[in-house]
Amino acid sequence: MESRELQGRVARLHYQHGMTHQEIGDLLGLSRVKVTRLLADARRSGIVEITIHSSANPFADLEAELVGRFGLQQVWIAPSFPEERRTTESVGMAGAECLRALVPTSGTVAVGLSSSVAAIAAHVHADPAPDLGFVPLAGSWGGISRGMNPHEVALRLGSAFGARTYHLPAPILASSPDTAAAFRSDPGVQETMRRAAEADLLIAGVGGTEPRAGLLIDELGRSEQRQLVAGGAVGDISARFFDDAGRAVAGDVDERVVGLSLDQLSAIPHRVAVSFGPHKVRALETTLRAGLMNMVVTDAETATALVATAAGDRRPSENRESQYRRSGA
Amino acid sequence: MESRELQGRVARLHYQHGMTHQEIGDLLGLSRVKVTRLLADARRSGIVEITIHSSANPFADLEAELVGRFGLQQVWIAPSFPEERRTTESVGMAGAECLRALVPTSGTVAVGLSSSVAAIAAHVHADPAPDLGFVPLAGSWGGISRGMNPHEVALRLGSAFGARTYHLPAPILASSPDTAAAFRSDPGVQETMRRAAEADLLIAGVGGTEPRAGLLIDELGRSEQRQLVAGGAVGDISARFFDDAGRAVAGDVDERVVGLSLDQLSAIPHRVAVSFGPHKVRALETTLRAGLMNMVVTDAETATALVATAAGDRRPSENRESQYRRSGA
DNA sequence: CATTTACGAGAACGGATGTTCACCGCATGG
DNA sequence: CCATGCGGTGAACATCCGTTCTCGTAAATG
Repeated sequence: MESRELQGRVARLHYQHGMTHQEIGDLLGLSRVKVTRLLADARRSGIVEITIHSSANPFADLEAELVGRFGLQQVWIAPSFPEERRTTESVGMAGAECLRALVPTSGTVAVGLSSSVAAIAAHVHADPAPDLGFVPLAGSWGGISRGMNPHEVALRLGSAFGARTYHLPAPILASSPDTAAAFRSDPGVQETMRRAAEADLLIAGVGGTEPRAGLLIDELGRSEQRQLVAGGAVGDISARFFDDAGRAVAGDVDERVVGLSLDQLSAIPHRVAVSFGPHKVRALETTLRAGLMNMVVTDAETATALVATAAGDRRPSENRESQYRRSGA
Repeated sequence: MESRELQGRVARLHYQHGMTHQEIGDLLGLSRVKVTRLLADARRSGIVEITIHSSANPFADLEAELVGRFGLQQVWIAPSFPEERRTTESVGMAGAECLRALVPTSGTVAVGLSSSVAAIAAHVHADPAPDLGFVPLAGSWGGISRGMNPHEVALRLGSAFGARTYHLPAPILASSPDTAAAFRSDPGVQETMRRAAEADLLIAGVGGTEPRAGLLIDELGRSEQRQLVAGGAVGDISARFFDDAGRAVAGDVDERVVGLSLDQLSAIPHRVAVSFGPHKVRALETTLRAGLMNMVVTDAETATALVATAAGDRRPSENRESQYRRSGA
């Protein structure tokens, strides 16, 4: 776009010389609102980059506590907001930071189903890494809501990193165990799943089994939900449901999934759970306690709740939640 | 200071996560004003760095025009403001950018008398360059107003660049020609002046001969001023006055100066004039036309005026000034 | 040609930010 | 012991900024 030039000029006048939007508008013959928009675009597109030369971390203490309680490798915590949308954005940023730290220049990253993981792509600003690949770790053709299926997420992350993306041409949940088996026997599917199983890094969401606790659970029918809960399911990672001990929940749903099994997932060395919200706490807690995942990206409230449940075993009455929940207006 | 940590945390919450000052205050138990101040400090101290990834330059056309009209090597232009203080800051920033581009990693930079040059130091953020040296090109003990004498300016620039600074232990203007000669015979003075004469880069202000047109002119007595003007003086560079053709103005004042001569100055390969304001236009114009300096840092209004005077020779009636003067409230 | 739709622009509003001012606690010195 | 001043604090005010809403234009469509 020809406005790149203009964005740069406006950005210099504002951020370097401290001119107000109005002043810049007067100087360049633009309306103030136009200048505001140019600046917003310049920030979004990365023309304006704000770097913080400090290792300070607002949630260092919480992160350390989570690492300690669950024996994790690393934890990223974003602030919580009253509006879920803002929290999603912040968790997405934290996830982008996590990827910046963990993603190698070559190798494979497996990507699981998650609305939170989907929020990451928008915040990635990385140099192209042509030797890197993103692989969905479960099928994509399911009825999952707009743009949130593993394939699309992998695609967006891949393009954000300038990396290759692989496709798993199958529904995440087939209509029957037989259909699922048929898909699994497809050479393309097998190839992608093998690639996913050999990934260095896994990044996925964690869903719960209560209504509205995940993308997947709401897609299932009543009877399927009942069956899962009866089997002890407390959550899922990319459609693989697990019980309170982190063991796979066998049954119809599990047989219909086209994607890596829990055992396969767990064999990936670096496994990041990206998830937040009160509905997710139980599933997340199980995931971490059982070692299904060994890193987390979440928000401060969820982190506090996780610490509280873990502390519950040892220090039942302590509740530090209020420290990280912002007071209302 | 221990608040570095806090500045970093606050900066992250604001610039990365988009939290409001109020929200950050609530979260960390600080007042909103305190957060505002922490952020301002973080920006000033360079913890927060805003980079603009664009070669766009708001005044590219004006700069090109000046380069062409006067045959200069390079020009830096800052925006003009109704308040002189803001313009000074902006010109200081432009000067810092100029130095970032021109200062070598080793060698010597000669520093002349100038309030504008003094404004540069605050905006320099450079890696330490221990093999670099800053040398005042004229004496420092004069009655020049607070902190604006060459030595102090060289000192501040030197510390901003993490470089060495040299001292010229003499007044910029001695009380008599004989005293000046005595100072010049001092070995320390000779050593520093020799070093200055061999500099790679010169950065200095340009003063005028009207009242309030420079730091120096107002320090001189009435009779001295009259004598200078009678000799045809239109401006000075670090106390060396020159006439309309750029030739040194001989006389009492010139003999009392302890510092490099105009010929010596002109032998330095890279010579940057830092100066702005309507009072300075004539002196600047002469400086550039005569080739005393071959680069300029100034503001948009002054630049426009310079272009207009140069254009006057060829295109008498054109006046583009309004294009760069901001409309009032 | 008339209608619809999409897009971009600026007016207006409400919240966010930066600055000024009065105050307070603490140190220094009479 | 009280004056004096200095560094730091939050309240209040004055801009400044971002968003929403409405309007007008232009392209696409019937």
